[in-house]
Amino acid sequence: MTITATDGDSRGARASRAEVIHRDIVRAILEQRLGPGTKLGEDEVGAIYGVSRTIVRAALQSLAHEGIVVIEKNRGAFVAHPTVKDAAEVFSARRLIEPVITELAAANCDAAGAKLLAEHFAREKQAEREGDDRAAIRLSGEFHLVIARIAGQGVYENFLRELVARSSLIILLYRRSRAQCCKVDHHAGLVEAITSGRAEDAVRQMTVHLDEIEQELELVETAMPAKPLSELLAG
Amino acid sequence: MTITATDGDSRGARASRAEVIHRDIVRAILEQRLGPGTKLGEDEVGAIYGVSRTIVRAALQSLAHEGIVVIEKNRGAFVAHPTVKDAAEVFSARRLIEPVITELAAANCDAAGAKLLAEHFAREKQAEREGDDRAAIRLSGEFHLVIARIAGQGVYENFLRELVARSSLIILLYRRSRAQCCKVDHHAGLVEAITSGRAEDAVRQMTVHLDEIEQELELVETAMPAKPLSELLAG
DNA sequence: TGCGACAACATTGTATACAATAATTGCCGG
DNA sequence: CCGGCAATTATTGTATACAATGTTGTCGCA
Repeated sequence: MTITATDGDSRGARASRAEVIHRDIVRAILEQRLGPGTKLGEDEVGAIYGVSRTIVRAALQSLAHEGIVVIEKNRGAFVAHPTVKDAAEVFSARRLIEPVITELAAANCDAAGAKLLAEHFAREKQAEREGDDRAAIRLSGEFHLVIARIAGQGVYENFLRELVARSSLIILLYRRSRAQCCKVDHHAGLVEAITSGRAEDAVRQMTVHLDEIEQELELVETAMPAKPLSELLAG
Repeated sequence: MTITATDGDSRGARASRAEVIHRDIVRAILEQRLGPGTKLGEDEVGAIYGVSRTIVRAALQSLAHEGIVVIEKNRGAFVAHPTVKDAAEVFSARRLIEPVITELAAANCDAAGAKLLAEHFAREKQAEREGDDRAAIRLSGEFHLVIARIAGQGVYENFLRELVARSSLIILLYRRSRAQCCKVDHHAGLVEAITSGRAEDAVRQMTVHLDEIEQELELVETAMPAKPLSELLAG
């Protein structure tokens, strides 16, 4: 199974069990352990967490609402399979929203924010150093969310959360090469610019960063499988 | 009861019962029949539609996910009560997204789109002419969604759907006067510009339009009730 | 009279049972 | 040997039962 249950509620803000499942599935997608088309059976997921289908359904419906999962009536929930058009829309939205977020983050960045960003970036570097590709790719996605958090704009942050998760699926489907997509060196410059409050510089770097990510993609409809099975057999 | 069940599935795209409830509640909010803080009891809503709490819960969770409803653990679901900060964020997001949507709509507007827009606008005018304030205010909100639909960008459309619904609550809470907010004459110009493909003009009008809506607001924290009760007693 | 504890009630949270639908398998005829 | 049909199986959709929690009203006491 590619969903691993995290330890859960060690810290204060007690998340409900449905939220834990939601978070774990998003995490699995960000780490590219769960790919497009993967079936998420209710009993199957419920068994992992020891909860009833009621809870699982709540989590899956929430994921579906974010476009990360698709629910087909009477057939079940599957990890979404973004189309080329979806990909274009998602990146268009990111190019629109992220510069604004970045500017606000640079303007708003206090000591706490700087610490948050620095610590996250340290984890990114560490994951890369240790060769933990899964964590590295997830953290590089979450980096953008940390910026949104610092910007202190809940609405944008929620929008971006959805966009980042979908980006992960898009990258998995449409990337040209195996090259790591969200390069850490870009992030280093962003950390520097944001914590220094150089808004204009930060915005420019973010724009470049997003452009480079998108240029790593080849947005042509692939005959890629809804189910992972056929993909394995094709080779 | 301020939620009125619509006839439901007369047309093809069979919506699930949870979706019907979701739509009706959003509609009630857009028509300002449901105000901030109103309790949405599960049994209560279920009784209206003749469905079990299971269905109602799905609808409420979906609404909560959009920030239109707040679910307090073990206490129930309430129509959201946006703060001043929420309001600022929502309108900031609209000022960012809607010009883009408008530009795309003007660029993309074919005969079908023009028809959609014209028909919607006709309904708006009719509601106003007939003095049906509720329908008028709802249609003026939905007008923006029609533009998003024409733009053909699902991602933006979904974002905007959320923003428009929340705007309705914000306007209810923070408007200066009783004046109608989304003036139809603005919409007339937008229809004209979009269907003519005058993108630049349309964008400019939309920007002005949004600014005027926001200027009708007085964004100071009111001691307005979570529950509508205290509001009645205050007078 | 005012306050606090306790009990009765109402509402939500979760699990489970049953119904409905789709997928699978096996069978039969061509 | 293949294709279509039917029975079986698995999975989801919905309702309901029970547990947990919050709320409200009442009673006793200071």
